[in-house]
Amino acid sequence: MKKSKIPEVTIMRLSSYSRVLNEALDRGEKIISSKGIATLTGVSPDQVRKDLAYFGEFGVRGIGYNIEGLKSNISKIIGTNRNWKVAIAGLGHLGGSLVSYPGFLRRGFIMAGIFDVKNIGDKYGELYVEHIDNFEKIAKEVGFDLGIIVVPREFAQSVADIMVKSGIKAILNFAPVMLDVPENVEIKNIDLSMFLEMLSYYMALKM
Amino acid sequence: MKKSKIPEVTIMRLSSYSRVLNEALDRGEKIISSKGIATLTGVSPDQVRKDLAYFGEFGVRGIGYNIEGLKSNISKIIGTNRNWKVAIAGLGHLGGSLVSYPGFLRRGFIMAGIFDVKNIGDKYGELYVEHIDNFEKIAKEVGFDLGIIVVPREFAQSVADIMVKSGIKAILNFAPVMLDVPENVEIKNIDLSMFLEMLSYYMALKM
DNA sequence: AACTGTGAAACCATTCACAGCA
DNA sequence: TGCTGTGAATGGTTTCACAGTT
Repeated sequence: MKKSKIPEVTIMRLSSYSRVLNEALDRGEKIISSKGIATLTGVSPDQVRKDLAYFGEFGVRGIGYNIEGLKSNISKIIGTNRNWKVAIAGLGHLGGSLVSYPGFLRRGFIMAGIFDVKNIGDKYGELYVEHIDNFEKIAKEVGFDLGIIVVPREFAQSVADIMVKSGIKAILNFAPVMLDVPENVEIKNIDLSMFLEMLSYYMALKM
Repeated sequence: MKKSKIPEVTIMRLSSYSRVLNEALDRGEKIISSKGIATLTGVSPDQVRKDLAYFGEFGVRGIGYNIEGLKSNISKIIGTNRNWKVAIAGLGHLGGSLVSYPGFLRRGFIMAGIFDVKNIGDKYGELYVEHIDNFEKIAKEVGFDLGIIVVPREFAQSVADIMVKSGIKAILNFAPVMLDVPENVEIKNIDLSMFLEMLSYYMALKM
């Protein structure tokens, strides 16, 4: 498993391979081919094999991949063989919905802290909304791995600063701003309207 | 404006350039350089110029770009110089939050229909939840441009079929499945847990 | 026969370097 | 001088083609 010559898209695809492997297991299947994975995820079989080849030889020539085995290998690679503790900041509509997003828990991401500047004490599942000013203190107790920022744009940077100061090593940012974080903190920005605008572009093309 | 030699990432970046141009306008600025756009969006100045060069010559050598003008050019390109009518299917946590996602309306995407199989008649803003079985009929009246699918995985394909049959030309799909739609329908899949897993990969690397 | 793993080729995107212009 | 626009160079990703294995 090499350092970092691996394309980011490969990691994203591994995540989706992992998802379809789970589904195949649920259907009671044992073996799957690169072609099988490919049709279920919408990529080419070559791509599937190349992606996996970055990390090792998981298949058997002439046969395919053992689903259980491949699944556990991919889990090890993308780090979902353990649980990660997630802290979320911002409990507006989107933030509130992410707290209980079933896909997160199912894949090992445990909501461990929810923060805002208002509605302190409100209950979401097992969790109570805490004031963002207590983030660092609570982080010390709980040990968050990963932060999700869903606050309005103008507060996003200061929330990021608090998260970084509290030792969080990766941030998923839904606020439409570039955040300034140290090199060693991974950050991934998601701007939902960007996706709609991409579709808009293709629609406009056809008119 | 050429046909389709343009990278998808370029379109995504145009969308974010557009966002920072609006912000600069709000701050009362008139002129911006590729370097200015670059620092605000986290790409290289060369990249900015290359992206814009796909579509025309919008700048003035030695000076930079007129913000107002560039903004309106980008709007034309990505189709946000008009409004698009959006239909959303699935009013679970995530779906419900998207109905009122401020970023959508701000950028010309108008929620025009919301559908589910339960809680019919519930009110979200100005809209009432309609049964998905009435989608085609309502689509005829309203004329949806774009569909958002936020239903559980197992129902996503049939919802997509309904949308396609009703003349929708682009779909944003949050369900973690590859949907089968005709060539001429644009589809963009977003699997939120994929983003977390990407971060998980980088965290796991460092341990 | 069916399928993986992998170099080599093809393709695509980004960065460089500089000419052209205000 | 400062900045855009762009061909050329570089770097990266995907596809091809086939050797290797069961």
